[in-house]
Amino acid sequence: MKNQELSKIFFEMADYLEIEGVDFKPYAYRKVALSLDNWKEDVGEIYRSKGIKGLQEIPGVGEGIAKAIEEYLKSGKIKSLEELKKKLPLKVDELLRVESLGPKKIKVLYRELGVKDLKDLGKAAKAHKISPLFGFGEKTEQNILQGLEFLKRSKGRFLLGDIMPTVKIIEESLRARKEIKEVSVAGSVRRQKETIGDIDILVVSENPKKTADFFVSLPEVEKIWAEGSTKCSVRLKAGFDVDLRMVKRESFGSALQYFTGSKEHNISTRKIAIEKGLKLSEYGVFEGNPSTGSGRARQIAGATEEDVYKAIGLSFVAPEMREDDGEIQAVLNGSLPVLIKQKDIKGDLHCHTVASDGKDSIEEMVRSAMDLGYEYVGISDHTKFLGVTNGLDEKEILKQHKKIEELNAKFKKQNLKFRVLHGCEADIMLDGSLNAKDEILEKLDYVIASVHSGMKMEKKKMTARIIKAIKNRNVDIFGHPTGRLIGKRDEYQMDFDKILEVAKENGTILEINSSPLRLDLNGFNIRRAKTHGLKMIINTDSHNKEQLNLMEYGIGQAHRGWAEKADIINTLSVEKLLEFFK
DNA sequence: GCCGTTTTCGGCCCGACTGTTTTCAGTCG
Repeated sequence: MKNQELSKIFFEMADYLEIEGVDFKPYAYRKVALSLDNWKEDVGEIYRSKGIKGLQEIPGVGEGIAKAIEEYLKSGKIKSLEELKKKLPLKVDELLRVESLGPKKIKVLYRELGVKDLKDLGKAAKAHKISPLFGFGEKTEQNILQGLEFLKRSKGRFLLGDIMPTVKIIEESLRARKEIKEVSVAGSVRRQKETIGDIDILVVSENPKKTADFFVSLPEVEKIWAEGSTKCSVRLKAGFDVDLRMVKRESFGSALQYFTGSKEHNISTRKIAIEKGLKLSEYGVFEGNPSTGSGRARQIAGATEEDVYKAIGLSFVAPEMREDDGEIQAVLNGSLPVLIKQKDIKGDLHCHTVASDGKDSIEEMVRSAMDLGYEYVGISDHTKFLGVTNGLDEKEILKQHKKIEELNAKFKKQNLKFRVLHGCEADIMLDGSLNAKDEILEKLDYVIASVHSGMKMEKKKMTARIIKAIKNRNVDIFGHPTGRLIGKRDEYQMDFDKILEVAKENGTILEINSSPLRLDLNGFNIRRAKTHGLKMIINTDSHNKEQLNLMEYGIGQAHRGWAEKADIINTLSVEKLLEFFK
């Protein structure tokens, strides 16, 4: 699939052209880069079957870019990019990641000091060669050094699951204040992106000074970057930055819409406003344009997000869907999905116990599941083959089975409407067989099959291996299907579309694993699976009772993947669920 | 370079802040 390669190339082109001072073309290249990144058909395939004309059907691809794609497919290179690189032999993408550096400054640094990459930049800054440059100064030099340090320390992004607990604590402390009337987290956290750069929190305060003082003195705060009556910026001890923004009540909705993003979604909504003769900014929706002499702009919406969307002729779009990836089109043609809600979830079927690598007993897991208001919980410890892992062998599974039967009998006697289901997480071996015998698997309520070894297998072999496993009639759920670990390990090499097809034929359910390290399937793949007509299940893969709470992250991805209640099977009652597995 | 319910030319989101200037360009979100 050349789509991602080409996407990267066009982003690079945009960066170089911006440094060259070219107007508007960077915008066009970025647009097509985003478009290609999300395009599901392989560009190479499109070109082979439909040629240049076919390429131009992709949004953002016109004559010029279609030719560039053709050139890349044929030669593996794009001449104009090679020329740009020759002219400016810079590591543009890495330099642009430094806070306070943009294309113009990068160009000056290269021309005057020969700075080509982060290493050169660090040397130049430490030697104080940057501050004397025209347009630069002491402060800029310091900012560059700080930016470099931040990049080194954090690589710029944090896992959603790592920052969420702290964000919630801060949100709650703000919510408890009397002078604060509204509180909401915005930004990529609100959109449930799997990694986060920094945090934006919006409030409406009747006493901004008091709120600011309170915020910067929170125990979580390590360092104060700025304190004012509209914005406070701090670095938390946990390592990431939080901006608190204080906005007027009448602008809270538009500010929330603006700060939630994504940038691309905002650009689209603002364009729609313009088409209707309106102006949308973080202050509200306005009609009348002072510059054309028709008097003062009049605010017609802004207090709530609902009003803002309504004023520009749209309806409310869930934050997780605001990626400018068809959501506005969906609003306009009335096909916006009704997203699954957390309270639709009736149980969690991926739970480990002390029997394999978990920390808590079945009883403890069950108790926590009951506390969450679930109607059932599924115990799914690892299985084992030849005693290699710490999984359960045949005898141990049967023993566990008996224990679960007893528990269910006890609940029935107590008139408790709660069911413990017995499943397992079987390993998909290198040849696609499972590490547990079919006679055992048959006895269980359900079986999750997952890959835990041989993850670097070559694409064809891996595809065949997985297909063999999901064709096993005892397999109900394909666990953490792509195997990626965010920021650490890529997805398995596999023909995922083919696997989705086979899963559809065999009624295999795909897991949405809620572990913040995995989020697998992620939003993008959830949408892909949904398009294939597949059913999914949101599980936590809990290894202790606290982890049952991770469900919210799976829900977040489900929202990003436009999943509805009907797409997710652990919204079913236990009777319907078991029927489904059968 | 792309695009069109103000269409085949003339636009391309919007506002604030920062650090550098002495009125503003560059950067950010």
